[in-house]
Amino acid sequence: MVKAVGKRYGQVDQGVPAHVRLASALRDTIASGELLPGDLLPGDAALMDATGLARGTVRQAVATLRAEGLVQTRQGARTSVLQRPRLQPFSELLSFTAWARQQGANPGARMVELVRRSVDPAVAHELRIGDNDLVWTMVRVRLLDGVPVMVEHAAYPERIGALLVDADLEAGSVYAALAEHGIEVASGHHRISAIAAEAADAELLRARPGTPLLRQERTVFASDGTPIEHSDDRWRGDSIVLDAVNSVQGSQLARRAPD
Amino acid sequence: MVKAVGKRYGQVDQGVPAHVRLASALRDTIASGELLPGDLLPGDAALMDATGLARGTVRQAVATLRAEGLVQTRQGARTSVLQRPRLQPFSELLSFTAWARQQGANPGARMVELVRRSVDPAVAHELRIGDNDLVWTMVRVRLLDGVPVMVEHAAYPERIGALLVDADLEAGSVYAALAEHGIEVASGHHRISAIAAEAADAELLRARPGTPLLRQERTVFASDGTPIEHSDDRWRGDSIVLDAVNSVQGSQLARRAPD
DNA sequence: CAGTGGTCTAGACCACGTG
DNA sequence: ACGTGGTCTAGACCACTGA
Repeated sequence: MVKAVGKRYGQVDQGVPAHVRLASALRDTIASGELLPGDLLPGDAALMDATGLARGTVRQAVATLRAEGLVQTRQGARTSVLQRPRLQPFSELLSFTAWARQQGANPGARMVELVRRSVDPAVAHELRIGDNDLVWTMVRVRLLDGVPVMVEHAAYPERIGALLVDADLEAGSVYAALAEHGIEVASGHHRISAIAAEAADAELLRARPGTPLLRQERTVFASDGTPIEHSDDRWRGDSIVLDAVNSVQGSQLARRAPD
Repeated sequence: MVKAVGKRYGQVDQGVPAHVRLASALRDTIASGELLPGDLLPGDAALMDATGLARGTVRQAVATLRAEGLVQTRQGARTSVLQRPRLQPFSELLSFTAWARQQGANPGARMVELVRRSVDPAVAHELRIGDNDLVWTMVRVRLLDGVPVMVEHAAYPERIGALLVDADLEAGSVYAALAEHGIEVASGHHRISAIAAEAADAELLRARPGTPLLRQERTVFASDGTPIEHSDDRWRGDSIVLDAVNSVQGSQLARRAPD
């Protein structure tokens, strides 16, 4: 029974686990600038005192911040702040709509095509379906405040695509449409590279052929591990930057040679 | 004292923590193909049985795999495999030398310049030094099996650069040289974007001006949180891909608008 | 409803770092 | 030498999944 939690960290008691509340409180302390990069976080003992929580719970909260790259821990030394928090990285990385809104910009889309066709073998492999299966493929131009910034070439397994045919994909997000059918996005894999704009992409982006584009190939998985989508997004090079943090204590970014 | 560990997971007992050994054993099981994406991991209880470890320790091992994006957990449901492991992402992302070796390629470098000069204000901010301080700046062309693939523009605080002057930076890694002076790399922040090759970069890379490049701006921190290096690396677009995995349960990759 | 993972406690010993 | 974070145990209750 989690009762009154300390004066300093985490006041309200909802259904939220104590370690999540403490992590949020610490994250806020860093975000507010009260603790700057290089400063020291309170130690486990101090946090136990302040919150009344057991050490394991306190450590779980700190582990969350460490995984987010906000703090750094070393055995024997005090935990120190590495950087101010930036984004909620998950949904912003997957959903153009969520990302744009988070930027304070107005997301839009222009549908170019949405058709059912036989699947490309490479895409079939990513979606873990048969080489002779059908997929829905979609081409959309994504707009930021009305300006085209990205061309999206997406492929969906038949079962998923069928749910999208009736959705208004110029207004809303694919993921929002799928969520209405109870399909939640749980994880994504990404491959990022730089390429020159081909003629077709250039025309859709109102850029010259050969313009540098940031290419993001993406496979998105549902909660049950099933592939939902494979997409090849091509961003105008001047419209996007990817941020990554990595440390000895964990990172999701890896670099490798192209296939 | 961790004594005999179960028949199945983790045999040898060195100074390695039990949860790390169990995580490795599970990772190997996935890597070997014995467990494929979609398959179920043994439950906590089964792993406790097999290893003789307490539940907390078992859970720590599984948490490691989850943070690596290898497995997915949901309350109430069995833990399932998401993907096969790929790389050790940490050192490969920071060190060209380590990355190249890991690829089975032969890394090289051609030093263009290493000079001490006054610092650019933007770089001063990244390195957390004064606007009037001096830095060492280095330009190197990085080679993969003798072929130029990247131009590196790096800046080091005076104290760090002084350690590099006498090192052979055409043969070895900067980080290897720093490690010899007791300076260990602990974390890095990265900004990734796509740009067109400028004339100078193009010449060094033996490419045409305007060729798409993947740009990786990087700030590297030592164990004590001190910035060691700020670098602007420009890769031939056809020579590099970045891999990322993210899930609701943690990710280090975030997307944002350019400054 | 049985089994799973998620959370939490209260204690203990250890390796490491810093004064 | 002391305090720090890292590891580990043994037990408990809960929320949720899935048959």
